[in-house]
Amino acid sequence: MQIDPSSSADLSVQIAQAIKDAIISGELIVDERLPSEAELSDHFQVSRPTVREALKRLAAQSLIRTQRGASGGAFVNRLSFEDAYAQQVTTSTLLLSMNAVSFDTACEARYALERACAPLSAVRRSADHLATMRAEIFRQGQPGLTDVAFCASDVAFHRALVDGAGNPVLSYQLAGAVEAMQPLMNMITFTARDRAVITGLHTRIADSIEAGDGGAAVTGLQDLEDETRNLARNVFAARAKR
Amino acid sequence: MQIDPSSSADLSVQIAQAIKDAIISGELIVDERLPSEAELSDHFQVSRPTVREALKRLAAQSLIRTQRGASGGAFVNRLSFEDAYAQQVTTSTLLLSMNAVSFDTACEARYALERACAPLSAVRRSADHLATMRAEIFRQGQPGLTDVAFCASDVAFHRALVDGAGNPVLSYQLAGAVEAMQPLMNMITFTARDRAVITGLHTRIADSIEAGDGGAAVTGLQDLEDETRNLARNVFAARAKR
DNA sequence: AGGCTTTAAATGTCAGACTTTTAAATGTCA
DNA sequence: TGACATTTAAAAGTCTGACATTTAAAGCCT
Repeated sequence: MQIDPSSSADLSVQIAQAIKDAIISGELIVDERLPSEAELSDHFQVSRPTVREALKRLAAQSLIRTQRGASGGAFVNRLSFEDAYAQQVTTSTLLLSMNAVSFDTACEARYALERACAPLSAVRRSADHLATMRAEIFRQGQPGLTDVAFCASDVAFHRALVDGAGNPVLSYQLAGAVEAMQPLMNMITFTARDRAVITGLHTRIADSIEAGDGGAAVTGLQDLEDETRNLARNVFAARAKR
Repeated sequence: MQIDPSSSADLSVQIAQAIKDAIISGELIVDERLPSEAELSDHFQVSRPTVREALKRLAAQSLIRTQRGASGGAFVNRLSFEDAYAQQVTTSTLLLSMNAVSFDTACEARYALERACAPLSAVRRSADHLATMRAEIFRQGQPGLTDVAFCASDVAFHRALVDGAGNPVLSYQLAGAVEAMQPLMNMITFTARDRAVITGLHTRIADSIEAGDGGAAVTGLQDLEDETRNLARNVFAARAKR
């Protein structure tokens, strides 16, 4: 672990990078304890606050965790799927909101990715995944449900569909695409008729998954995408006229 | 922007969260300048180093950027697709390496997602994307290419395929899946025959994309996935026997 | 042996000073 | 008047040294 004294970059950036490289290269392994802040400041010939800033940068990325007290310190963190999932959702949400990504673009991406999961989910889904899908469909039919709650249930339904594929990497990758859409979806107001159509498509998809028919699930998702985009188009058109 | 004095969490974590919330909620908008470190430390009633640690946490997530000098300070950063892309690749790479994700799992996820892009790419790809794919195929046929270079070219080929879909959200989401596979792919040694088979499949896929035949591209990708997984299985089996 | 107390190591926080960078204000000269 | 050089001040970056808090382990007592 070395830094380049001739570099013009901030010291805390350089130190963070050096430690990060050490982790990626395997020089530091999971759960290994890093040298104490005092030792690091000595090693890199910088002050402790500078080292601390570097460590905070890494902590923000869940690359390390810190523990206080005797035999405490900074430890290389095993990046869990949950951590990665959370980061993915935050990043995707900000990306969509800050770059004025159109509803169509986000929607297209989301459904394209979901269709990739459907065939796997049709073969592998557990009874539990299917039960979750059915339960969310039931909830979506309840009267008095707010639009926000309807969207949340929609996300839960699709989450179960994706998780049914039994591939944690896929689930993680899809997290952003599905959850980041929620703020966009929340801009839509659903009439009772809209909800009935969507719930009907959800039922069709769930039936296909239950029957192990991936192809049918894919076409169901395609129809759902068309329906969703139509809905959004109408809502936005009506809003623009007003 | 307020913090809870009764909370037991580290102050720098609380402050970072408060600012992050302000950004997500839109209270702070893109390119807006945050108060100076001195003002923030005054506002939150903490010392400047503590404020700085909070800011470094946010900078590590590309939520803010800092500028030195007069009229400098911390500014809300527009999270670009490039930033998000880079974060995505790092996270995915670490996730795969730290959690001992099997080659099969990662490979399945990657190709499932790529197949989702193929139909869109067949319709929308520009001449430029197609040219890149052809160029990478040519490179892959060059004798004397190292395995690492071959893998890098493979990634570039698939990157062009994905980008051809013309959906930046999709490209961003796929970045992790495709690039994070590279370290795993690098563990494989490719015989001349292996390379010929892969390059042949690449050609088939490029032809399908050029012809606008998404279905053929999907089956091409399916065959490529099968081929890749076979290859990996053999390599790992041979290695285990040794 | 078991539980309590002490201790020391480590992170968390603070205060204040100094350095470096940078843009804007100011001044100077043609 | 305008272009260029100089000064100035604001802000982040860095350093030093100190104190507070947490926590595990060592030591002690019963």
